[in-house]
Amino acid sequence: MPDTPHAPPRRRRRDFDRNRERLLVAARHLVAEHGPEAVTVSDVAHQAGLNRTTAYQHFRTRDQLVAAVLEAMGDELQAGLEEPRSAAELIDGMTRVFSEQRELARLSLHLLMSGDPLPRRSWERFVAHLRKLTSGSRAQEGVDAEMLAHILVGTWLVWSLRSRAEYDEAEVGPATERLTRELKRLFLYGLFRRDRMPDLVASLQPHRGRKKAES
Amino acid sequence: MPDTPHAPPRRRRRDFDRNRERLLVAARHLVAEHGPEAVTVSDVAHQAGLNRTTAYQHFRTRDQLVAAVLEAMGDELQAGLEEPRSAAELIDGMTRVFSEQRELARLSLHLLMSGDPLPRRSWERFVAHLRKLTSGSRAQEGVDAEMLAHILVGTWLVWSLRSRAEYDEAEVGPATERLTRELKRLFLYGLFRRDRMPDLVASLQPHRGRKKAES
DNA sequence: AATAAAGTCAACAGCGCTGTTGAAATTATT
DNA sequence: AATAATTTCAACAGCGCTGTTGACTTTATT
Repeated sequence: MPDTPHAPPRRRRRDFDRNRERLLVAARHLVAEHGPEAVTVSDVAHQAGLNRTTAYQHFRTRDQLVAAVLEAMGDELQAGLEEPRSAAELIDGMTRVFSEQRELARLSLHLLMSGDPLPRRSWERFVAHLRKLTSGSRAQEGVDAEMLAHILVGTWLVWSLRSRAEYDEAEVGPATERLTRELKRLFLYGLFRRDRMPDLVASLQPHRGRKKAES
Repeated sequence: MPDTPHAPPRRRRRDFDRNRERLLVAARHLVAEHGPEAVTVSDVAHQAGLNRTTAYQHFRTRDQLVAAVLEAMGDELQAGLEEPRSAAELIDGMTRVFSEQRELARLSLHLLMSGDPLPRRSWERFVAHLRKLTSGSRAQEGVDAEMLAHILVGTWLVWSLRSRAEYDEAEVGPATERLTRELKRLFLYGLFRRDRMPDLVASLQPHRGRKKAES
C-alpha cells in the first residue's frame, strides 16, 4: 500500500505535459519528413526547443518516442477514414485525409518504401478491398481498381513532395474536390455500390513498434 | 615525367576489375532497396563477398561508391528513355524502363522522398513537359497530364514494392503492355501529337554526388 | 619458381548517436 | 519565502560506421 493513499497531485504538472506535447509534435514533423529511422533524439529535442535529456524523461528510448508518434498517426489515419461503406466514401475519405494532413501522406510513403513487409501487406489488402468495392460499379472500360489505386498513391506522393508552406497555402482543397470528382466519374460512373467495408481501416494501419524496446 | 614512359600493364588486373564490378552491383542492389543514405561499406562488401578494406581500395570513400552507383543508374535511365518525341513514346519508354529495371524505380522513389530539392524539381519539370506533350491530344475529358503523371509514379511505386523474385517472375511484361494501352487510350485518344521533346531526358536525371567527397 | 599485384585481417582513432548519472539551476505552486 | 518538481548541463561508456595502416597471405602472370 502506498504511503499517500489519496495522494494529491503535487506541483508543477503543467510544463511537464506541455513539453511532452511539444516533443511529440516535433517528432511528428521529423518522422513525417525524413522517415522514422532517420529521426534522432537530439533533433527532436532541439526542434521542440528543449534539452536532449528532457526528452529522455518523457520517453525511455528513442524507439518509444517514435513508436508513440506512429501510434498517434495511425489512430488519426483510422479516425479520418471512418468506416467507408462505398468506393465513393473511400475516395472522399482518403483524398480528404491525405490532403489535410501532409504528415500522414509522407509517413505512409516512408513506411511503404521502408521495405517492411507489414505496410506492403496493408497496401495489398487495401487494393483488394478497393477491387471489391468497385467491382460492381460501371467503371470506364479498361480502368480498374488497380489504376485507381495507382492514381491515389501517386497523388499522395506528388502532393507530399511539396513543402509545408506550399502545401498549406496551395489550393489543395479545390484540387482535392476536382480529383475526387474525376475519380468518381472514371470509376463509379453513375451508380455507387453500397457494399459494406468491414476491416479496411485496420488494413491501413501503419506498422507499430520498431525493433527492441523493452517496457 | 614518370620513370616508366611506356609502362606495360604489369600483372593481375583481371580480379581487380571483376571485384570492382561486384562491388558496384552489390551497391546498386542495396542503394535501390534501402536508399542511398542507408548503405554502409560493410554491407556492400559483404554482399559482394569481399572484405571491407577491399572496397576502400576501389573507392576512396563511401560517398564516392554511392555516387558511382547513382551516376551509372542515371545514365541507364537516360539511355532507356532515348529522346521520346511524343507522349506516346514517353509513356512507352517510361513504363518499359521502370518495369524492366526495378532498381531504377526504387531509386527514383527514394530520391523523391529524400527531401532533396533537386529530384523534386526534376519531377516538376517532367510534369511540365508531360503537360506540353499531351496538351494537343484529345484526352478524355477531365483527365489531364497531372493525372497521367500520378498514374505513372503510382504505378512505379506499387511495382517497386514487390520483391526481386516477385518482380522478376510476375507477368510484368503483359501488365506493362496493358498499362501502356490504357494510358494511351485515356490520354491520347486517337491522335498523337508529334511535338518534339528537347530536354526531357535531362530533367529526369536523378541528382548526382552526395555531400562532401573530395577528389 | 620468382615476383609483384591484389586480397585479407586486426587494430586504431575519430565521430555521432544512444542512454545514464549526478549536480546545479529554474520555477510553479503552496 | 519555502519547497519540491522539473529542466538544464557536462560528462561518461557503449556501439556502429568511417577511413587508415601495417603485416600477412593468396594468386595471376612471367
